Amino acid sequence: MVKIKLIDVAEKAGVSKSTVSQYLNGRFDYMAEKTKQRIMQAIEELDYVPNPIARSLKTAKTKTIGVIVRDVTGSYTGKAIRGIDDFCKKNGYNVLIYNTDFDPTIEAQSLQALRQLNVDGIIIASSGKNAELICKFIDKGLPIVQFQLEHDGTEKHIILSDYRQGAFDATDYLLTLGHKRICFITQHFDSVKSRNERYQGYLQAHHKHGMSVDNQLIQYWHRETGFEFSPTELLSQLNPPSAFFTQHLAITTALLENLEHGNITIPNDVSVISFDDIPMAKFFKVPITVIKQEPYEIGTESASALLNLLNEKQTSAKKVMVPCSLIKRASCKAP
Amino acid sequence: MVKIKLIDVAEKAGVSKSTVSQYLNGRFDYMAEKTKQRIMQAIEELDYVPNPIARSLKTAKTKTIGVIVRDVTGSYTGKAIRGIDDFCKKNGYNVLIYNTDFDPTIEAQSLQALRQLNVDGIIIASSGKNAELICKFIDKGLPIVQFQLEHDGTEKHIILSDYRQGAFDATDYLLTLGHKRICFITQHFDSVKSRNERYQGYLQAHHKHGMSVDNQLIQYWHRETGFEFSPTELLSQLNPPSAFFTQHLAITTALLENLEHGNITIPNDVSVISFDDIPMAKFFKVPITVIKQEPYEIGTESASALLNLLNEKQTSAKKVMVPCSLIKRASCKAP
DNA sequence: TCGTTTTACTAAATCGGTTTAGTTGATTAA
DNA sequence: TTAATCAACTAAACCGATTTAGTAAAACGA
Repeated sequence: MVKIKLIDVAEKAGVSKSTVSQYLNGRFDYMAEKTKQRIMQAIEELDYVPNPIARSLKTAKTKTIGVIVRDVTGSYTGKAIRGIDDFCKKNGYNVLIYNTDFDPTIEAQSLQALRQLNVDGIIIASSGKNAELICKFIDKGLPIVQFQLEHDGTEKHIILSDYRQGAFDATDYLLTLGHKRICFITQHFDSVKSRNERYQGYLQAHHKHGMSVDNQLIQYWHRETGFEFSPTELLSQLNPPSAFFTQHLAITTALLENLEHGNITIPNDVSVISFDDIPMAKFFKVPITVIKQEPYEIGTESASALLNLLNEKQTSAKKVMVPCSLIKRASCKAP
Repeated sequence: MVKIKLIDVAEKAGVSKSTVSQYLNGRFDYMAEKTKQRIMQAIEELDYVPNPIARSLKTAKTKTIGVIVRDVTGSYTGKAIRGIDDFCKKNGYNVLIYNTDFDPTIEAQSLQALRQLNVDGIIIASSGKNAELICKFIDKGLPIVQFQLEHDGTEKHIILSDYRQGAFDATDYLLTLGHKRICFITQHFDSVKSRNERYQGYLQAHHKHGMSVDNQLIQYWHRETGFEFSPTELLSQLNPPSAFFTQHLAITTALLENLEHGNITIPNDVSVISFDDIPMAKFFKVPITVIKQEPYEIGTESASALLNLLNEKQTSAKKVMVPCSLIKRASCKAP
């Protein structure tokens, strides 16, 4: 199999390489109609397709973007990736995915690797631990869009759920049902603004109902070490919460396991509401009420933002917030 | 920011480009120790990284493989992709993913696209509708490994679950529990050998128990149009099955919905066993007993097979079957 | 001692495109 | 009528590596 190259097309059409190249790149400013036709026909007959690598070498554009996530396997991440990919493919870009497994060191390595591969841009759900590196790359002219997680708030381009609104809606719903003590289970805020935003939504809903928040109700969960408290025990203490509000799927899963072991029934003993929708929730013993995010849309928006940056249609800082929606299922009832 | 290139290293080290290139490619046959040291130091000091695009242009290798799947979002596919990716990254390869959404036309386009991108090889969970194209590519020297789905059996390199064993174990389990009539719900076999293999496992288990199979018990489900029969109604007819054995997650989901609407309780009214594990199954009203596959391992095996082909460590046809395992949960009981 | 190897390197071609700086002949403006 | 402009191309440099063919000096063999 001999690969057809540009020079073959040029010879067949009886023109120079340059002219074929002009044709390929749509620069018809000074091209005779019949020349255009001849080149078109030659390309057709030879079934010619330009070699993207040769093109990339000269143009220093790869038509490839990099995506850094924690784990493609996740339900949110999978859909976000799908959104990114669909949008990119539609626009002639390819996508390289790097998984960090929540490790900031791997995240840094991935950033370096992608830059060395000369990707045109990067979309990242960053840990926040590599802010300097990200800034350095942006300064060096590598466009970067973030999503899913906001940190110190200096991110220029970022797409995420309206966490505050989502948390507000969830809390408001529980308070309206009559709950007075809602346990907010989160990871430590550290510098993650998105976590704090959810907390603000939780607070605001309380304010709307003229209530203040007992700090005892803010409880923590760690990705490595699990809960810093025992949900089951909390329920048997003085002034127990009547509802749990978990801040993402991993926490929800852990909570449900914990409650099951403690023989606590939802929603009779306690109501549960979760950030993040749950796959196949409808078949659950108790289908969980959730705040659903739109990861696919967040993905397409992120890709759209990045491609705009690449084509310099947009350079000013842009933050897109995608609304969340409350999906009422059976896990919440009046206390 | 000036990108350091090979010539900068060469100048700094006081040698020619060729020598640096030899160094980079580990050809030290006739290289003085001190030259080696000088180049090493120059690379170190300049923080030089070779440009993979320039390299690819000359070597006609991209260190990139393509993966064609139906949908990354799926639970099996997501994990398989993760396995492929982990193995590839570990060996210096990047992965490009193409989703077909079960459309053979898009599958063909993806194959073409990947070839035009000069990927070194392709891993595909093929629909079977593009066998000729796949063969053409293999003949032209593009290594292709298949996984997940086997078709006419001519696939040279393929990695998949031991479907026959899995289906045998499931059926054997139900028969041992005392079930006499097990409804086997599948997609139409068409040319998909993997579906037939499951059926063979189902048959073999019956033979082991000295039983023959009533063809009425083989029922079909379509991805677009759903069931060709009504599971609920089937149960109210003469000689109803006492168990359903669904051949993948999408069928299981559809079945559970159908049974729920019909107010049929599992496992009292009917037992259910499913191919494919179910995410968060433990929280189900009735946790479903399943035949679990090992998609991550299938992914790593596929990637391993492909990289072996690329490095010509292996050329003879290779078929790897990964065992499935029965996970007993609450959805099956004696009839 | 002189020719042959071997060692340690380098010049230049190459991969397949893009891009810049011309070139040529026809048209237009003065 | 002649210089200037324009239309329609092309030659050659270039992107940043790899690779082939070749060279000079040192080592070796007879």
